[in-house]
Amino acid sequence: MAEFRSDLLKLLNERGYIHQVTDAQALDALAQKGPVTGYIGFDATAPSLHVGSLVQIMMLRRMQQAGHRPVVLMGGGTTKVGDPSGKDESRKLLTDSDIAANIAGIRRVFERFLDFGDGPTGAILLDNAEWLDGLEYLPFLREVGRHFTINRMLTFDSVRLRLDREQPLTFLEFNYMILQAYDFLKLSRRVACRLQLGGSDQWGNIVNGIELTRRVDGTEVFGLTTPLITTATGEKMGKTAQGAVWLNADQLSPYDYWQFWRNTDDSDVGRFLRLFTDVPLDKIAHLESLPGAEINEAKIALADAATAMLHGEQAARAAQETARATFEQGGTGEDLPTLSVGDGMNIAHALTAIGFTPSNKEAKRKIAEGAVRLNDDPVSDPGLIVQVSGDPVKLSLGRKRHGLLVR
RNA sequence: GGAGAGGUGGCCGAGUGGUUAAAGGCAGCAGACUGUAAAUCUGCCCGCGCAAGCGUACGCUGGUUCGAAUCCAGCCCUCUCCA
Repeated sequence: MAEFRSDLLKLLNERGYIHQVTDAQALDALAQKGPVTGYIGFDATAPSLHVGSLVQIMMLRRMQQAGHRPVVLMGGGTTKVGDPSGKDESRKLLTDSDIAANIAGIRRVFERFLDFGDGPTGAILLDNAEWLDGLEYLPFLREVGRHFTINRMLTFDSVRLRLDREQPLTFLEFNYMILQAYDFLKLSRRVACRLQLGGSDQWGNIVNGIELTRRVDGTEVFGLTTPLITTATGEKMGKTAQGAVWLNADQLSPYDYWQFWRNTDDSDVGRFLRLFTDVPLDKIAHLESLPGAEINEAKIALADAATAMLHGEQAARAAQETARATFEQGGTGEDLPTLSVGDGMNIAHALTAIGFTPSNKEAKRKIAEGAVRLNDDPVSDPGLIVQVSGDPVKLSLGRKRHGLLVR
């Protein structure tokens, strides 16, 4: 990797965001001259983003930190088409109102990470439905379509992998890359956007946008992708027992978010601290070098910083307090999930209601396995009715999941 | 439009009339060991029910049969080749 001179590329490089860059030298030079506008597109397929998108979000934040302008492009239009990258099957088509609702949910997250002020580095949020919805087919084909050869499109991974595996690829999805390329052209015109960032699976789409912009307008724009962030065990990050690690608090509590980071693999801690927090590099170097069990300090620092960034200092502190009380002192903390059992509730039903098990059946299995405890006493009777009269009762499943039962 | 192949549980994939809630693998959960880590070993892994039991499930609909993921018919979808 070459030596970078601009603050932007230096920052991205030393924190581990760079996988590929189109013309690193020229981009480096551009970033030294003044604020560069760069964007990332986000699909609106769910009402919240999850940690899988966090690297991208953080990259926009880094841009702003390095004195540049980040653009969040919501894919209100492209979501109607569906990105085939990395998927074997078309996803189901969402309705306009689904998409609008999803965008509304996602938007809130960005306000935590970016400053949407008016200055030269103030973030902007746009929706590509604005220019895609009203497209006219023939004019579009003549302006944009003529710059794409099928020959070339067939060589892109997103298409080729699907074909190689003999999986269907509809014409609708086939058009996704053209629309994304068109986004880049549009953004370069509207907000003088010169850079598109994205995950490594977006390389093909990004390159298309760069070429289109050069051919149509003669403007030089750039692309930069992040490595695919996997855990040390090779898994895509972001899945837990309960499912995806959502960023919106109403889909995943700050406490659970904190726990997610707290449970990071030893060997991932340094990398994650660099990517997902603003902790200074020298401090990270110290944290990740902690030997043996002391590495847990680094995990706590990671959980604190990541949670504070998304949910605020106070939520992070509360999560940490609860974790310490629960795990280190064997007690309980206020932030634990809480369930009211009224006059009494079957233990298995309680486990399911509080979200520890997906079904009563599973709850009973766990009881049989000896994994369930009430105030740290193992429960063996699957028909037990739990009653709470005075203090809350701690309900635990396994070593990690704890909750409070109240009346 | 024609010929061939195919559509099985979150994913991959076996199964061609009955002991099949469906082999095996992956992922996941729990137990042991630990440090709320990894690795390893063990158990679990459709739902409802305290249980007996019941309900769903092998693309869809109908049929044959005591009995069907397995056989038959029609339909839908995908892939390959041909026009």
